[in-house]
Amino acid sequence: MAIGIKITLNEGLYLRDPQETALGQRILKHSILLIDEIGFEPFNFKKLAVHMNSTEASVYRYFENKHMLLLYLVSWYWEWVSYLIDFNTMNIEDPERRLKIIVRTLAYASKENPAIEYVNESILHRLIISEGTKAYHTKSVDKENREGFFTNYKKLSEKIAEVIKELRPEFPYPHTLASNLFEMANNHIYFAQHLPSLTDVVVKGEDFDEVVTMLEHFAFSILHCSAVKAK
Amino acid sequence: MAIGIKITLNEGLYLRDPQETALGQRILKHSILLIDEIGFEPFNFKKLAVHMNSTEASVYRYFENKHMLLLYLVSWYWEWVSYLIDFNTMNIEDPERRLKIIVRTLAYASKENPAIEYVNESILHRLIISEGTKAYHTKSVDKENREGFFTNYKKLSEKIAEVIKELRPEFPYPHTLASNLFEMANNHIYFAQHLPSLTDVVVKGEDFDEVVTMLEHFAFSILHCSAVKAK
DNA sequence: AGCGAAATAATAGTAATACTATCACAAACT
DNA sequence: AGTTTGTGATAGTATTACTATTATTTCGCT
Repeated sequence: MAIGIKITLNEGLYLRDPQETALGQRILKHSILLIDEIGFEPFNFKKLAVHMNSTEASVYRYFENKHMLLLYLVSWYWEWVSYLIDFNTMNIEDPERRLKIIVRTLAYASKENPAIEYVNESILHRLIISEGTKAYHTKSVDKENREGFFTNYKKLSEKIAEVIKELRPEFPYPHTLASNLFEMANNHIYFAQHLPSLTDVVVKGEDFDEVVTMLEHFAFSILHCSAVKAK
Repeated sequence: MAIGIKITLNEGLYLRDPQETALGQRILKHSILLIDEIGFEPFNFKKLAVHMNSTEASVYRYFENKHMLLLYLVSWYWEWVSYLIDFNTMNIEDPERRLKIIVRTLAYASKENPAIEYVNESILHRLIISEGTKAYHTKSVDKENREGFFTNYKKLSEKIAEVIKELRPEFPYPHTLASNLFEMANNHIYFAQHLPSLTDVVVKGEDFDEVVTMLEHFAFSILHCSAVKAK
């Protein structure tokens, strides 16, 4: 059990480091709860302040605006998943087993070791599934990318891609498959819950086993048969 | 060349049918241009009215709010791609060739037959890539789904899934693969343009051939080797 | 225990946003 | 010619996205 780990994030994401102070930690905690509850568009710093019994001005001292707060939460999640993958694949040599553990971690990030009191990983996972991609689908993506705000996603993707390369060095799309496994995990949980005709997997409550099976099927079909060229 | 086709969409998407009037068509045209230019979050009906030389109140007579307008545009796109797939696969029997045509259509929807003067399909495609998923990542998704606002996506997904089923009747994930091909096409064009380390494909300008090759590789690897179970 | 610095709370204010309402006018239909 | 319908013009309101100022509390240090 990893108690007291600190997730290290790009300093440009925040004005004052929220992990350093009690108020900052309350901002993280309550923003996760409130965005999950009402959705990102209706969410604002006034509502957050009321929810956490503080003031709007105080929240603005930590984050420039709600977009930066979302980017912070998403980065936190990317880094958290990276940490979980390291932790769960430690001492495992076989890249096939490692990839299976990775896939399971992507689907079940929420159920792991809640190590940090001010972040409810289960709710954060739900939030990432619903709102995560809004963090990089903006007009400012290139500028923010230059400032390193997506480093955590890139590192996570690279970590997965390394295992794929180890498994199949000649596979031409390791990064594509890596990011797609992450996106697919989130997408198909969402589809199963809200637009079930867009998927074949069924999730009941917190049981994402069918998502894991499906991701494994996709990943290993592609990797084991990548030599088969279409036509 | 299909001149004057009319895209049929759920009536709940709009207050007044924008395809029916000159003003409505100008709303569609200018909203595509303006959202593409400034992004969806900063976009609003006041700016649209100025851009198209009309008034805010007039725009509000056509759409309840900007979310519904986005949903309309996205639905239009889904329907447009469905139409293109029908058109392009007409008289083609071989399901493998059909799937290849579908994949190419997903990546190159923009370059096809611009049949409707008030919709710039190329710009709309770019808009869908950047903003498309915001149409269903909202708290109102279940309610809107019940009202049939995502029917066009479901129909498109089902159309692709049918071809997959024909090709491999025993494949357990036809809808998953179908929606994933659509999402992947958009995602990896976006990644190639903005976050290239999350993909392996390269796009230069309007040349999405590498995306097509990648999607074919994924689709046919999975379908040709779906019997290979991991472990 | 007492002082200064820093963080937070309280309050207020501004510009922009997301609408709604009203009325006037023009075209189009009857 | 009169009525309906669509659009434009204008105005107004509540909420949002901030910024600024001052008061109060907490914290670190001697």
